[in-house]
Amino acid sequence: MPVTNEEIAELFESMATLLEMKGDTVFKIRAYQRAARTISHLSFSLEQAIRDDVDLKNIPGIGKAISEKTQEYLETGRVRAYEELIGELPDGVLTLMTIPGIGSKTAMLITQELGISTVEGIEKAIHEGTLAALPRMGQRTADNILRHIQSMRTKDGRTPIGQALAVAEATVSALRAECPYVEQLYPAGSLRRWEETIGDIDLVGVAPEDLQSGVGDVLVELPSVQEVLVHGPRKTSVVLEEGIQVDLRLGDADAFGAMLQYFSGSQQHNIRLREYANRRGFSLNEYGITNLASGDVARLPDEGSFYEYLGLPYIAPELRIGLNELDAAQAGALPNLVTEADLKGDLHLHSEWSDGRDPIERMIEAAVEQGYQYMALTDHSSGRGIANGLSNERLVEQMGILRDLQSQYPITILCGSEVDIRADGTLDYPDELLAELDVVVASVHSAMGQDSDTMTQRIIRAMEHPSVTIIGHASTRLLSRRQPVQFDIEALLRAARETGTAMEVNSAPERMDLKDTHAHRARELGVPLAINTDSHHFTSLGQRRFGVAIARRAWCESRHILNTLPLDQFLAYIRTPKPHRLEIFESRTDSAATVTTSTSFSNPPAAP
DNA sequence: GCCGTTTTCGGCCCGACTGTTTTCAGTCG
Repeated sequence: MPVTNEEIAELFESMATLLEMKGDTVFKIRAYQRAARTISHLSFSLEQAIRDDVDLKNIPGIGKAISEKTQEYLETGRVRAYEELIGELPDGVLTLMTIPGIGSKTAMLITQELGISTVEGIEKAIHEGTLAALPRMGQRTADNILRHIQSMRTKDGRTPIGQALAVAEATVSALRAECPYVEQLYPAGSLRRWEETIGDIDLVGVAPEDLQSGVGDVLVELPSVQEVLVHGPRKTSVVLEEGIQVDLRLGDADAFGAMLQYFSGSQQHNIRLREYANRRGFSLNEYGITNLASGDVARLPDEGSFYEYLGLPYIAPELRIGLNELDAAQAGALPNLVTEADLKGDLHLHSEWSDGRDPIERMIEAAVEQGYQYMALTDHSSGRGIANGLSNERLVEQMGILRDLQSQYPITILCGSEVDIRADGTLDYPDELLAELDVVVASVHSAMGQDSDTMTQRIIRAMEHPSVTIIGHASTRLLSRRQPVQFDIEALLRAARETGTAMEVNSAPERMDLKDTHAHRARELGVPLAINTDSHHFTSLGQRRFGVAIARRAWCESRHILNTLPLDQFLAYIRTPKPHRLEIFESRTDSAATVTTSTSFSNPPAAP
């Protein structure tokens, strides 16, 4: 089994926790945490990098010690230092740390004084009163821990962004209705950075100083609130019925830039930014930028002026990982990120002919409403019996209808199909039929349990087909519902490049597929990315914002995206045989090919 | 443990809130 970056990141995250237990220096703990978070955001696999003789010490935050431990883990499957730490500490400390409200000190106290190593053991100790009797504990603390344990059981982990965004927007509307004096109210945090899953919803807003705490008072009274975690003058945290935590902060209009920046994170980005600021004689917090020499505080109304004050260009929230975006910003090398407005077409749409819910005409109208120059209708192929896939005859009939409809609409209608990649890598229509289509999206919908080698070869075989334009939602994952299929992403992307096949960034918020790190690698390898919505309903075309967010997190500019090509060049692309069509993609002559300087300095972004 | 446009040694981000405390430790983000 290949070793994933996530696995290595978890190891170092655990090491940080164990060092914290041991009472080791916070800087060492932070070094492991930083390394773990960096590793989880890398676009390439560490295992592959070691095979390619890459020096891991070139990765920011990874030095000699962590590089050696990574190699040790890849070679032997274990890390001695980790095992020694585990051996030194009481059983169960890592388990107890997963309970909110229990940190390293409390976990150590509980395991040492009470010999408890399980969540169930803690519950028992709370009911028996032994937990509350510990030093610096008490009945209220014990009750809070019990509540946290109960809410852990009703909700597991993070919320997919689509769901979290809907909850955030509903909460913002409810607060606005009750507090008309709130001027700006935005989701910050991981939602604003468009991470695929959201830990909790951070809301940041502007209100007159004497009314700021009142917004928190309104929040705790909302009917959707299940539990109040924190309710102070500046900060309020609640848990909603959905099990999602909402943190609310209000600030002054003239210092809103600092507040929005502070609560947009990521934590690693902010740590790096504050280190950068310290080296230049400034200290940062949510209220402004303090000049350490004079003590003067600059209050900055928006993020653009905040970064500018530090001598940096605006760094888009999607880039604030804490990896290398600060270096790029200082070097003037930040990408001019792709935007929704750059998209010229949608290449993956379904109608009621297969498993969509709307007539073809409604889907065409929706594409026109997006301002597109072209669209491809891509209903399912015949193998998708469950999705009412089109037989050969129905596909021919549909093509005829689409050509007849063309004259009625101010958009180029392309004949397409989302054709099944069968278990052996063959496609679900005969070659002659596929050759008649303008756009073929080839996707896996079955036999998802194949081993990595089989699945990789299966998809590569589909890429080698001359008619396949795009590989659709390659991993087939459904966030928090279905795990991705196993494949070698590096091999897939290299094959995509060699065959001249584009990879889809599927915008459906439950898919977000490719994911950001894979899209990042695709861009690095020169693989065209197609941002599609896979809409099964006319209202879903707006979900492109999720796909655009993935592309932005992957540092994509307009020129990296296939469906930002203007119509004439897109037609030339699909009419040129693979793999030579890549030459058209790379020599594009539209304005997207020339990098313009970002002007998005002053305006606060639209939510999130 | 990592790192350098003052440094290869001596630094390392910052504040809110809670609960248990008579002044603050622990946790979180």
